[in-house]
Amino acid sequence: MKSEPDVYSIDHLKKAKTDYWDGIRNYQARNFIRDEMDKGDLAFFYHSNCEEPGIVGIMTVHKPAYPDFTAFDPDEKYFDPKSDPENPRWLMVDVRYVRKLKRPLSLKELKLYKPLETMRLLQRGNRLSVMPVTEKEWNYILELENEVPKK
DNA sequence: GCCAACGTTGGC
DNA sequence: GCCAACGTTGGC
Repeated sequence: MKSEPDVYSIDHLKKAKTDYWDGIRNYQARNFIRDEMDKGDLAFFYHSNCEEPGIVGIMTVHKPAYPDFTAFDPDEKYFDPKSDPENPRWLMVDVRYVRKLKRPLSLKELKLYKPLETMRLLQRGNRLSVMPVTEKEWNYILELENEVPKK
């Protein structure tokens, strides 16, 4: 799950412990959280659109998909008048902080590993803010944490 | 700040 | 339903 650290970083979540993940305004991303996420599932926290984009931490789904109430509030950045409270268009999940990675795994580094080249995150033109990670990819990434950064 | 790659909008 | 114009994302 991607977030711009200037807006909401892993440290924000660490402090909050549990928080709602709002602002998903893309149907494909919404469908992922609606159809693929259950309570207890693990997710990577990814810093996007920043100096060093990459995976920085781990969190868990604390509450499965429910209506993104920020879509109903005209004062909110992600207000969407087309999302009817009676039939909400956008959803959010609650996430809980688990831990930071022992070292951040930059996008640049992730691209160097063959077993990760099929990762959705690394596909060209990918702009989704939420996307699935396979078990293989997940485990591989967790091992990278303990290794000396590949240059 | 640039721009490629998308997604969305709206006229037809 | 097509598609041009426009807006957004996000790496660089």
